[in-house]
Amino acid sequence: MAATKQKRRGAHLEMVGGKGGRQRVWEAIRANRDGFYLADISRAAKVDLATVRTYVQALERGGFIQQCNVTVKLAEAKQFALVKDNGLEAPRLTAEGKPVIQGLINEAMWRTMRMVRDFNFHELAALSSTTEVSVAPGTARTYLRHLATAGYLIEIDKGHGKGAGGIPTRYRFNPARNSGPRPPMIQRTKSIYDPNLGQIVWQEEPDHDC
DNA sequence: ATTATGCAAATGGTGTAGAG
DNA sequence: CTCTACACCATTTGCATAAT
Repeated sequence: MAATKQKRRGAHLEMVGGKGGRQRVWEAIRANRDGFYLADISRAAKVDLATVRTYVQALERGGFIQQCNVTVKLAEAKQFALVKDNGLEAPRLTAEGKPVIQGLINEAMWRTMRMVRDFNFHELAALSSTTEVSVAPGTARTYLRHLATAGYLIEIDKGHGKGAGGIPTRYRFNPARNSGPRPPMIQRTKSIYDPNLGQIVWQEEPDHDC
C-alpha cells in the first residue's frame, strides 16, 4: 500500500555488476567486516531491512559471515562479522545459503569462447560441458546466436547453413569484445547487457531507416 | 527422405518486495 | 520472523526451413 511500491527492476539495475540489491549489502558488509548490525547495513546500503535480513541469513548459512554475540536472538540486534571474504562481488546465494547454479552454464560457454579460437555451437556445447555442468546444444545455439547478433562473435564461415552435410555455421570470438570475465546477459527486453562494461551493448535496433 | 540449422515461444528457477 | 506473491533472467523444447 505504500506509495513507493517498488517492483523488481531490470537486471542491470540490481543484479551482479550493477547497483542496488545484494551487491550493496555485500559492499557494506565488507566495509564493516569486523562487526556490523543489520540496521547499519540497511542504512549504509540504502536497502530495505527485510532484504538485508534475507541476504544476511543466506550469507550466514553459507558460512560467509558469523554472528558475534550469540546471546542475542533478535535479528536486528545481532552483530555479524565477515569470516569468508570472497573479495569479489556479492556471492549469489539462495535462501538456503547454497550457491546459485543459474548462470553457470552461461559462464562456462563464455569462458570456452574466449579460449577457443573458432567453433560451431556443437563444439562449444561439448567443450563447455564439464562434470559439473552440462551444456545442451540447443542452449549453446541460442546463446551463440544472441552473442553473434550483439557483435561479440564473428561469423567466419557460414558454410552450408542448413542440411545434412554437417557443416554448421562457424563463429569466431571477437577479441575486441572481450570485455571481461562476466558473460553478457541476454535480457528479456531483447537487449544485451554487459556486466563488465556496465551498460547495454546492443538493442533491438530501433533504427529502421528506409 | 533424412538430418541439421535457425527462429520463436514456453517453462523453470531464483531474487526481491510486501504483508501477516 | 515467516510466508506469499510477483517480476525477471536462464534454459529447454518444438516447429519451420533448407540442403544433402
